[in-house]
Amino acid sequence: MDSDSDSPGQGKPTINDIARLSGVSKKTVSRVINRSPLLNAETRKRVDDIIRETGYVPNPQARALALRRNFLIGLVHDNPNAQTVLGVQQGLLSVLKGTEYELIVRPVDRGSLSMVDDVRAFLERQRLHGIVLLPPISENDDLARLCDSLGCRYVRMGSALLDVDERMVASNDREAVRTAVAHLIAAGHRRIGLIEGPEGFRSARERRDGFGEALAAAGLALDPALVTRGNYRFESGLAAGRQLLAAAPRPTAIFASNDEMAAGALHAARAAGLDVPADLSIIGFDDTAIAAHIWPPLTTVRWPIIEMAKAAARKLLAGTVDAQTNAPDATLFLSQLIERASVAPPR
Amino acid sequence: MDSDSDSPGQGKPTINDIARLSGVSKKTVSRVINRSPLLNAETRKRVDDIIRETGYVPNPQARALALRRNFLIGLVHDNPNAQTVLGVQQGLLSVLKGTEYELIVRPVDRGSLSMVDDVRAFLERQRLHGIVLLPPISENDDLARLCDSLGCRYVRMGSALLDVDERMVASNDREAVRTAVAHLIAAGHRRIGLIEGPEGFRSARERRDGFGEALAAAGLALDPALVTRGNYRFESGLAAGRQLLAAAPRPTAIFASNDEMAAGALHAARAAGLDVPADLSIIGFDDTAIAAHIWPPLTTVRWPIIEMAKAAARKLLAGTVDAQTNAPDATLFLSQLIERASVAPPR
DNA sequence: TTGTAAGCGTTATCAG
DNA sequence: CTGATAACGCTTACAA
Repeated sequence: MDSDSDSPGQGKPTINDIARLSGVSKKTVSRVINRSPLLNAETRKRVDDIIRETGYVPNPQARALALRRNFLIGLVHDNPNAQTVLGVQQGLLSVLKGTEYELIVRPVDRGSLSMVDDVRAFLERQRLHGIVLLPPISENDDLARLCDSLGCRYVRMGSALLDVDERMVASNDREAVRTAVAHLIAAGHRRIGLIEGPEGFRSARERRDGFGEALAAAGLALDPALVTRGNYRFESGLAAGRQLLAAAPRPTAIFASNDEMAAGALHAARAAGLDVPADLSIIGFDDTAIAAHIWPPLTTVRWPIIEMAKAAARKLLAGTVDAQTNAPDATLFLSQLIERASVAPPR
Repeated sequence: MDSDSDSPGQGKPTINDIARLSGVSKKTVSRVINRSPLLNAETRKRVDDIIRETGYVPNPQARALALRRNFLIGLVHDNPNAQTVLGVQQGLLSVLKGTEYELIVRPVDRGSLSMVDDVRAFLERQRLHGIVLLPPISENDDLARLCDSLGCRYVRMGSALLDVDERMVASNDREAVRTAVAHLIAAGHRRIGLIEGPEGFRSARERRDGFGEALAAAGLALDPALVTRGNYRFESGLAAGRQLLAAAPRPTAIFASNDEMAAGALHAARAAGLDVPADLSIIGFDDTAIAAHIWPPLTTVRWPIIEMAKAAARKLLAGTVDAQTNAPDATLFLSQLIERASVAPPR
């Protein structure tokens, strides 16, 4: 008995039902589904109509098996900032919505020696259509090569151009920080503390470099006593803030490499009885939710995270039936300073 | 030519390779993979050894097709609180890690009339192993019935017992709020404002009821002028805070139904030149990141969101090869008051 | 431009 | 307890 001669009407329609109903072979139906160019317009219409009537939807599992490729987009990351991850998810999902692709989330441990192997196992098993890599692991070239060798598309998000346009979405952190710190200098600050991001993060380096460039441009020396390092988390910002405020003379302003650490520094200031911004100006980076929600509202640098994630998703979908446009997406995205209430002239 | 006689050694090993190498049929290998109880121990060991040697991993796509069921857990939600969603993801992923299951994230629009149909289409297409439903849509019984009719397992997370144990993970919001507000009363507050959550949220109702019960238990009347409603977002908390502070006489304390709104109320107080907690005490709910990061650190109610998500994931995995234990997971989780610095006696 | 046959890698059925 | 054979629903050769 032929496996294709299933009785119709029960359960969801399959490609066989459509083929029978429209009087063509299932391969032809397959061609319609996949927008094959070599198809008689009439045939296509006939099949398309039946598909619409029946509400037929191709079975993704069967397609995945035959194509050796799943209709899934992976978000693989080891990002310490929850808000960032969430923003990226939001952007990706907004593009994936309405397509046949779904989002699968895969955190990894960048500290682990087996990280690359873990990702390899994941990719080999799931055969995703493509993945989005978040910083800091997006900076790992081994991972990019791995994807390549496995035939898995990828887009890296990062704070510098690390790859070709089709595989990269970047922000200009360095320039953005330069602007932010120049803003502090313009307000009259001369002793400005820096809370760096963790070692090994490209974004940390870019932001630190931007800080240095701004000082240099103003002819200011970088005082080593005013430079501390955090790990992008609140607690580290708190510790770094305490340390900076212990310097003599005290800095009149602090640039923290992300908002969470800025919030930590703000806590340190409050705990020390200091008023922000009267006694201490603070600028953060990211413009995550917390920036606007703490008091005083934090002046910070906003990078268009959701837009960047959307671009990443579109790049992954480029060339597929679900591509929403033919125009290539931007690769470099500009950040901007969001002025709120945490900056004032030094007294 | 038999499709099973592929030449070995190229590409990833398949079930056929394992069958050939261990001298059994592929069905037997399948039985080993699926922990079939009716298997000769020797046979099993032999096959298991080969599997380990070759590093064979069953192909999820093929399994999905044959089983008509994917090895995926879905997180379907329309939750307005980013931190909550993230916490849930974290909990789910920590349980899924090391299993053969992956997490797929699916936001839906609870306002849309087609919401249930959208979820139906999603479930029919993806054939997930199971899904986790977050509030407020977890309160929707139609959705639960839908899952049932589609043979998709589910676990609902919520603030009240809405389903049987195997399908429910709940917190005791009402009691927790009662405790929190009693704490305010014990500190000497008599005029306490309430910022309710949005209509239609069970959690909003539970928390409001807990508030009312605490007042009643202390013999205090509920002044309608001291009750406002927000939508669980910061801005709504800001507006609600302004409104409450305009009441005469002013409340000396506010309970906000979540942290974001509490942060908004805090902003309103600062903007009005009030000191927190000296002039106004505030308690929030959730203990999301912002609670500890704003100034003053917010006294709030912590519900064990990550633990609850873990329990949800384990309930979904119960009975599978990946079940990590036989003991059933708890259904009701207790919240606790986290005392920080936003509460003081009224002056 | 369309159809036929043979997979994709697994599990279910049912007989031994 | 084990194995042959037929699905699962789709796509890729290769013909026609």
